[in-house]
Amino acid sequence: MSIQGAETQKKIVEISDDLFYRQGYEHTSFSNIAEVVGISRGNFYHHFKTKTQILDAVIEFRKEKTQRMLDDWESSFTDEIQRVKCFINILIKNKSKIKHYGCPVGTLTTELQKLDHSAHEHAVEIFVMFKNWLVAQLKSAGKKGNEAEQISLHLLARSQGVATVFNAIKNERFLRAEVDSLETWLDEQFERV
Amino acid sequence: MSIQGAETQKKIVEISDDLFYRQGYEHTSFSNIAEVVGISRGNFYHHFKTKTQILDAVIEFRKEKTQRMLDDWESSFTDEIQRVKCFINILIKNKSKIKHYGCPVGTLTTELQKLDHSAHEHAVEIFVMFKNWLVAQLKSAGKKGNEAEQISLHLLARSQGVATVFNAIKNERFLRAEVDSLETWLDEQFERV
DNA sequence: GTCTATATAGAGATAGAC
DNA sequence: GTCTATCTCTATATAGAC
Repeated sequence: MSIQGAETQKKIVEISDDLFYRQGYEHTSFSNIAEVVGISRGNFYHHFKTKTQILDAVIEFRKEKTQRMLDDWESSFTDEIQRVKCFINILIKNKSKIKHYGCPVGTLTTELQKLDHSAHEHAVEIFVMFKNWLVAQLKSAGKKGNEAEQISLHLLARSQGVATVFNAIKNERFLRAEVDSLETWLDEQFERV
Repeated sequence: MSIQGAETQKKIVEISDDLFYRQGYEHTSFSNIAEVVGISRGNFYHHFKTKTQILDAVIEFRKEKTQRMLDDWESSFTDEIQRVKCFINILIKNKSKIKHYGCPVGTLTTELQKLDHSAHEHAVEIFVMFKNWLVAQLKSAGKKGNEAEQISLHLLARSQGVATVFNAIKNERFLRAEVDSLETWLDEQFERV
């Protein structure tokens, strides 16, 4: 495969990633993607044979992006609690996207599950990546395995819930209050020892 | 409209309600609904002219069901905190449905928003019904307006988050732990006075 | 590697007989 | 009020020229 081919392929994945997020997977058509990429529908099939193949590539792309983000948080702070607060603060950082399109991780897994799509488990892996990273940080900060797991799942759920409700009601004061409350809650988990 | 006609119409709405929940709105076709109802696609259009009309009828149906549930909680308990705990415990009561299909309120609003569907705001009204009911209970239990609002949105978000994460990772211990933690948190909001 | 043309299936929606 | 037949559009996917 030539360099240009690889670039087109990458472009297809990046644009599909964005469109799947904003419009949903099923609602996004090949024509839709082809139009934005600037290629014909026919050419499209030279790069990906099925829509599921694009979806899998998008999920892999998201996993790579997630890993880079987690690595970035780790290199930015030595304090594990600060690192975990980076996770909490995605809600603020991605505020306007979440307001319009929700959380990319939660909305994709939910959609694929309703479609009974084979890629559902693949999408759940992104959830698990976040969870495992959070568990690692909490263990490193002194928490036992069980507690680290419980706190991590709690953080994931809180984050998902805030994203869903914010997406529905668009109340920014609610978002701020929940993020503050989450940070305070996290601090409390280490004060009580 | 004859009695039989009204019954068919009701049947269409109830079956669509279920299918939209389990498969998603867009993923559910007329043929799909007609097949389960046991009528032909053509007959279908005698009752509903567009898919959006069915969706609106389903949302109204869900609003009515929700109102009946809220009324039921109110008549079952005089203590407002017990009533609010009924809300928290839907997570347990609807455990297996949530495990497979997520929260019907959250997943529908999320989907409609991605489809940029005109019925999105209609669907958000169900969220608002829950919120207003929770606010009323909390005010009745002595909370000021602002705090009642904040606690209600927090409960909604927690509930949504648990549903989304449970749907993705299917961990029942997580679900139980979160429901317990939510109940404890609610009690604490009234102990601290 | 890109294109046009086309196959095939299913969607939402309509017309009109009974 | 229910049916069959049909229209139109768009979807995924393929074939083959350049």
